[in-house]
Formats: sequence, C-alpha cells, structure tokens
Amino acid sequence: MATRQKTSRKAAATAAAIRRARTANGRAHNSDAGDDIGLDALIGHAGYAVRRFQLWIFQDFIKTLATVDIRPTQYSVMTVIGANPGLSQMAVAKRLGIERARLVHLLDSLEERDFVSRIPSATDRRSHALHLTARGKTALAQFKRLAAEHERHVAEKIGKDNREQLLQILACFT
Amino acid sequence: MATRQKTSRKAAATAAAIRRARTANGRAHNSDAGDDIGLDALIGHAGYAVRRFQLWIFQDFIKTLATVDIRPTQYSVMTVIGANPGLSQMAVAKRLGIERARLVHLLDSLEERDFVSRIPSATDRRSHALHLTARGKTALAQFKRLAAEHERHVAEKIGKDNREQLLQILACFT
DNA sequence: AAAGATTGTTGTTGACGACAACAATTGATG
DNA sequence: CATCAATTGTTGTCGTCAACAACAATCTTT
Repeated sequence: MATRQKTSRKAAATAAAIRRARTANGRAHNSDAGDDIGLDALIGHAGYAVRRFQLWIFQDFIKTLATVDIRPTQYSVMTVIGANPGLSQMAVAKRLGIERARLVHLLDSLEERDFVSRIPSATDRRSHALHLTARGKTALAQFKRLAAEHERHVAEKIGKDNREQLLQILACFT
Repeated sequence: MATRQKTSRKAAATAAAIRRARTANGRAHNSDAGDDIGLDALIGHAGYAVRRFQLWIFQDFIKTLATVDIRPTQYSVMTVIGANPGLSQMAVAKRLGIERARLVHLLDSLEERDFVSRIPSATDRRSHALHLTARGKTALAQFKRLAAEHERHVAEKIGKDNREQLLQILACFT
C-alpha cells in the first residue's frame, strides 16, 4: 500500500471488519465489474444523473472535436459571437452564464488562433465589440459539422426521442 | 479599462466597428437584460443545456446543504458507503465514476469529520473497508432530508413530471 | 465636477477530472 | 516456490472551471 498508511497494515482485523469484508466481496462474488452495488438514495437524484451524463457528453464532444482542438465552452463562445457579431464581453458572458473574468482567457486563446477579434467599441471605450475573423467563420462552419456529429452520438446513446425530450425539458436553462 | 488593453483605446474606430456596435446595442435597446441574444446552433445542443442545468442544480444543492457543509460528491460517497458498508475505495470510485486518486482526499476530509472510517480489510491487506461511523449515520440521515428538499426545488424548477422523465432518460448513466 | 456604476483585466482560491508515478500487496505463471 | 504482472491506496502535477475580490479606465447620473 501507500507510504503514509494511517492505520498499520498489521493491525488486528476486528470481527466486524471480517464480516463486512465478506459482505463486500461476497455480494456477487465478482467485485471487479463494479456492478451490483446499490446507489440507494442516489437513484432519484437528478443532480447525480445529470453529472454523470454531462461528464459523458463533454468527453464525447472533446473527442469528436479533438482534431480541431475546440472545447465545449470555446464552441459556445464562437457560436454566440458568430450569431451576434459586435457583442461586448459582458453581453457574451451573461448570455452564456460564464464569468467575465473567465471569458477574458477564453477570448485570449481564440484571438491568438485568429478566430475572434476584439474591436474597440465606437460608442463605449470600455468595451470591445467581438467578431469572428474570416478564418474564424470558416472554422466555425467546420466546428458545427463536427458538433452535429457529436449530437448524433448523443442521440445514439440515449435515443433520438429521449434527446429531444431532454432538450425540451431543459429549454428554460438555455 | 484594464491596464493591459491590447488595442489602444484611442485607436480609430472603423466604420464597421461603429455599425456593429449599433447592431449589438440597438437590437432591443436594452443590452442589460442579456435577453434577445440568439444562441444559434447552441439551441439544439444537449451538452449546452445539460451544462447550464447542472450548474443550477449543483448550486442549489450546495446552497440547500450549506448548513451542514456537504457538497454533492461528498454526499454521493457517503450514500454509497452507507448503502454498501465494507466497500473498498476502488469499488466506490468505480461505482461513482470518480478517480481513486480523488477519492483519497474526499475520504480524508470525511474521516477528519468523523463521518467515515477506513478499516483495514481482513482479506486484502492492500484495501480498506469503508464504513460510516455512528456519527456519520445520523449525519447522513439529515443530509438525505436536506437533499430531498433540494430535489423538491428541482421539481419546482422544471416540473414534477419533467423531473421524472429526466431521471428515466438518464437512468442508463447512474 | 463629483459620486457611483460598468467594463475588461488580473489574481487567488477551491473543487474537479486526468495522468503518471510509487510502495505494498495480491494473484498468476512458470 | 520464485518470479512477474496486476491491483490498491497514495502522492503529485497539470489543466479546466466556478467564484470572488480587487483594480484602472470609462461611462452615467446628478
């Protein structure tokens, strides 16, 4: 085991410990599968199901768009800017529910890759008008094709109808 | 503005910039609300809706259980251990889809608060048999009541029927 | 002109997922 | 039985992300 084991390995095993160890391994005589372990109250918790689902869906998105090296948040930023050129950073941050502090770094990387440009606003010298570059526009078109492919993966995973129901149920959050 | 503004504030504003700035602010003459900004392709992306929903649901969970200072992951760990006493760390990690490296810290904090105890396994001296302490059991009972209250918030937010549909759709991830 | 709000920026903190190593131990293979 | 591969808990690092708190520049209000 590890170096800083808290309880000595040689410590006497209590009868309770033995009993429980039996319970744990004996339940289906196959603890490797990780199955047959009850979740108890976790079943019926929307948060848990949603967390697991989001993990899966983000991993698939990242994998599907790995060739273009675009992550979900970057994609959402470019999509909103593409659909609403000239938005300020505040407006984009509010719309997507991300912090403006975080958006700074996101835009930095997108600007470095020449996908987005910050143009000083003519009406408010504090703010930037965000635009896609020409390169950004063609790139986004490709991203959307890959994202659509990812969306098909989702439909395969949970079912076409279920996916649409999901979108409808969660529409109030978009 | 900030100290390290990339483009000089005094830089001449192009006609295009002016036009777009007008577009951004003029769309509904109220850019504060953050409304009326199209999401374009983002609508119809399950990942985006799920991300927003998970953000909301986790924040509500944390808020609802703030008095007991329990986060969603900690709650899931205690719930699984409570329902399956004697599990090894590997088994818990696999079942919940968290890394065993991460579970180490989670258990450290839960053990410090005397909610969980690592008992050396009688059959495998590498592994620990995880158990709730007496204090952990009574605490978990309270956590479950608060979690149920949080779940009611979810039902209020998306609707009782929708919540159940959601759980059914995502059941394959739990 | 002064006071307060807004915008972009920087920095810090903490939770979290992913990986890579490692010692101790177990299991399998010869 | 001896050896080698696999497993388990642990430590560490890295990068992403949300949440805050400060700050300078600028706008708005009065």
